[in-house]
Amino acid sequence: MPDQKITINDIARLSGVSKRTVSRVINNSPKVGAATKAKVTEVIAQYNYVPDKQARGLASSRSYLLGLVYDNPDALFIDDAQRGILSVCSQQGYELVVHPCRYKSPDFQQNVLNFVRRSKLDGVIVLPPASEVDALGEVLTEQEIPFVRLVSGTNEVAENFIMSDDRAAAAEVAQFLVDLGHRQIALMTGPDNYRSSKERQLGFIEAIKERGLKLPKELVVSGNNDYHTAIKKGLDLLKQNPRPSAIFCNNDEMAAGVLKAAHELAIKVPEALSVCGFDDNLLASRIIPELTTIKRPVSEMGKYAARKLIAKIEKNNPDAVQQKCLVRPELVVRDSTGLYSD
Amino acid sequence: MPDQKITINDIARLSGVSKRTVSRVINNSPKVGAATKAKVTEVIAQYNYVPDKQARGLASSRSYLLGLVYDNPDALFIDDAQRGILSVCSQQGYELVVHPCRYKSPDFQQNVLNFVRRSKLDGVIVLPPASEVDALGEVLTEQEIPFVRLVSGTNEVAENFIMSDDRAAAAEVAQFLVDLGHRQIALMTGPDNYRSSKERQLGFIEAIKERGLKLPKELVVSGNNDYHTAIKKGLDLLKQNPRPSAIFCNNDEMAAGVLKAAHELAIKVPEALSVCGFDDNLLASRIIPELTTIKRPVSEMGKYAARKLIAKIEKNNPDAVQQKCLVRPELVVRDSTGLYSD
DNA sequence: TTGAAAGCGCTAACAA
DNA sequence: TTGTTAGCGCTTTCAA
Repeated sequence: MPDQKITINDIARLSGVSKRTVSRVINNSPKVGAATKAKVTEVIAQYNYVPDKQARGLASSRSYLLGLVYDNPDALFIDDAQRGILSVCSQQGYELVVHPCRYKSPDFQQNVLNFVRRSKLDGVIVLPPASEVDALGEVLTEQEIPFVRLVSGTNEVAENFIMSDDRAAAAEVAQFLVDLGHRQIALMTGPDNYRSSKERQLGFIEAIKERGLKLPKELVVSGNNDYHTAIKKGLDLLKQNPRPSAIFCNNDEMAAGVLKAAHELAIKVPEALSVCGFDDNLLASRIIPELTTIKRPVSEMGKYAARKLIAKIEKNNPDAVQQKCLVRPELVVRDSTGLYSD
Repeated sequence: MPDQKITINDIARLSGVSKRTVSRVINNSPKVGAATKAKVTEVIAQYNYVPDKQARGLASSRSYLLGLVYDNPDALFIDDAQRGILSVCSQQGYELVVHPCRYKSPDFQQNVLNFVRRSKLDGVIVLPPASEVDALGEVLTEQEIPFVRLVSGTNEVAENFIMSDDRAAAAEVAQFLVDLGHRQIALMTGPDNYRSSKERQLGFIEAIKERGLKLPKELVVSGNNDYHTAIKKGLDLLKQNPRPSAIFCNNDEMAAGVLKAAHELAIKVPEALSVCGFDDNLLASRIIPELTTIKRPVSEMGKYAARKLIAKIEKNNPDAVQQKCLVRPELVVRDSTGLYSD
């Protein structure tokens, strides 16, 4: 059982140095003699001493607390990201404070600023779609609050972003469906204002056209990532004549909605219709038929974000700050897609 | 834009009182004259002053940080609980630090203790199944760390628990299935060591027997809340002759597995088989057929937990500490259950 | 490379 | 009811 009450003073006394020197050892200052350092380190270990975060924070205006800002209905995404972030945090001595919020609210930026200020957070990680609000990035930069944003894209400032190449992934879906023989391929987009929707849409459309196919207006339906809306739009789409033989949905929720619509119309999947989602949600592998979809390495992105953010905070690793972090989501083929058959 | 640097000293000076008095106002001390209090409050508001948490913490050995301890694969449950807790936290001036862990690990208690100690957390909320580890409760009590545990049960110490009457809910399922005319009703249990499994099992079996039915061994299969295992066990169960006409699963994941098994055997749900889950996961309303299940008011439980925990920490509301918090999950009838037909 | 002293912003005794 | 004086445990000037 560790003693709860030992302080830097005890360690200083016990190792026969000044408390300033102990402080240097704790903070890995290079200006400590090897012998001194060894001695102090030993005593620290022996007494299981842990520096007090509040005191450190008060003295150095740091908190060793990171904030996680999000406004995402997808609990699974958040949980994944959170776990990735935490795996890095805990080994680096940081804790994670969570903060769901409303990114569409007029006081969004102020709300996040208050959050940071309340607990003197050392920095924040922002998840999509809240991460897509550029105004927040500007405010944080202005206030010199370190931050990292997770977004869909490939060409953001390396210092502030962890990127996911959703465009390439969506292109891969297009190619996959074309290779299966589909020619009438529909797209159900996500909310217009989401970067992720735009990237996926662009990648998909581009790839379709590159392969000499067309994507007429009636095959592009605008969804909003919502299940129930997707059912309705899916029904409309599938009642068209001729109807598409494959549909790519901006997320798994909507793919589930389309599956539901197909079921209502007694259209068999994948025999008569191929459906592809995006996310690889829990849903994707539980639904019947299991969903072909795109899996983003969310937990990895969380790890990258935490590493970059900590590097920004501690300013001791410029390479990690400047390194471009771009992940490539991958296609997971399951049972909701199949060869085109007439 | 609020000024970032005003301290208690500024407020004291500006309102013409001592800093001690400002402190009293901040902490709602009763020993402040009404006029003084009004004046100070006004100045605080005017300058948008926010007391420094670290300094407060250092001086009072408090942190205004609550911890959330969990080891639960169900991200949706965690997210729900988290949102409930946060809604109370934020309005009471607390932040929430998250801590996933392994409750089966031999150093689980020590791990949680370290977590609390590292950031001087004021208290912790423990989610099931980690919350079911009594040894953790004992250690926390011993170390005088305020905590609240969320569990399935009805008769726990009110001070330390938020309870969910899973037993009654499971009994309701049994009654519901019997009322639909089912006589051969099977049960797929959860992990043996979970309180939630035990409670649900007890409630279900009791209710079945009360209605004069039997639950022979071959109709009770031991699951582990896992989807893939449930498929396998579901196949075994459904290949029996005679086979059950209804199955109650300990959670939605397993109900989804049973649905999958039924699908593989071409058994129609709900025409030839009724399936009922527990949780009301995202899954439940996305799967085809939509799942009849039990919905726990998880977010509400989170709110109760946060209120109770803060009351314990602040010791200013004994009633809230002693109040028994027992919630009753409710049956949500959807499409996976139907009248028994021969 | 090391140490002494002065705070960080707040609360907790103790007086008044 | 209010103010004065010490710290909480650490880091950061500065000097040695």
